[in-house]
Amino acid sequence: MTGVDTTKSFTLRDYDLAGTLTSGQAFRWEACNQRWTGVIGTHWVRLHPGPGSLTAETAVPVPDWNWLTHYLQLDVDLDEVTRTFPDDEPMRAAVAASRGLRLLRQDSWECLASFILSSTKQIVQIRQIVALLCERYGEPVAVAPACPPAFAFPCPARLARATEAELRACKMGFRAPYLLATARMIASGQFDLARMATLPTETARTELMQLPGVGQKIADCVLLFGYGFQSAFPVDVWVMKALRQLYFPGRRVSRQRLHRFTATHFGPSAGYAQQYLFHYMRTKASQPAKRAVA
DNA sequence: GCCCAGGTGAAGC
DNA sequence: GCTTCACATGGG
Repeated sequence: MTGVDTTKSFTLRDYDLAGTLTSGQAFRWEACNQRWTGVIGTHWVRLHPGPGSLTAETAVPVPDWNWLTHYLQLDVDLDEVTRTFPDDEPMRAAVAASRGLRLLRQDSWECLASFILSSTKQIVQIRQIVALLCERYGEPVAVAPACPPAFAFPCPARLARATEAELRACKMGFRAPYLLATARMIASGQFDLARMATLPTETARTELMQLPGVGQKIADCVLLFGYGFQSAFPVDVWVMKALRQLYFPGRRVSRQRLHRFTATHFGPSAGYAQQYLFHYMRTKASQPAKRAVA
């Protein structure tokens, strides 16, 4: 039957795949000579970016590719998004430095669990923890010939059956009881993740913060990366640094004031703007000392 | 050794 | 209300 295949090409423009997959939204993508391998739901997939195109390869034939186009948000017009950003020097610099940076739309549970594990961890370490968790508790998925085994992200019910000691053995330290308690609340039906998508942003945030280990920052990450609430604006140490250095240099401004600033200054796609600031600060910091931009 | 990492929750003012 | 601290683990 035509249309059921293991490869497909997509045309795209203004999409920095490498930057997007490594920008601290998702933690499961592996690079191997210009190609990216990952698992989306139960689909193992390998992505080959080309000029103005993207070729995707799966292990087994798939009848449709909506799971992929949705995850990568291929239908989003990036110009339309960046046009809503405030026209100020920091945003212009951040956008110029990260052409084609995108937001993914991830599974809300994987996103929630991953970010519970993210607190005061570097992205490399989050990746290690998540990899261990998937190897030990995730269902194996079919991979292309000669590829290392791959696993789905473990479902809440599976993690709910684990012990705290078992989770700590995945190197997640003090985050283990948070992840376990949250998995149990979801597996038991006490908390309904699907319902979040139907709520106003602020209500959904308040609800998510009822989960153990979830404060405002992690709730905002899940709202933005897992549900697509475009106004959610996660403020981590890097974004805080960006706000202070780029918008309030040399001034003592309270966290609360900065939060209020983020709620009004960045427009309807504030979360998207936030990702540019985050990526800008991180990539700028990893460069050899450069003269500060006025 | 030291400081820091996509923080949170509890305890102390 | 706001500030301080403990919490595991590993990178630079």
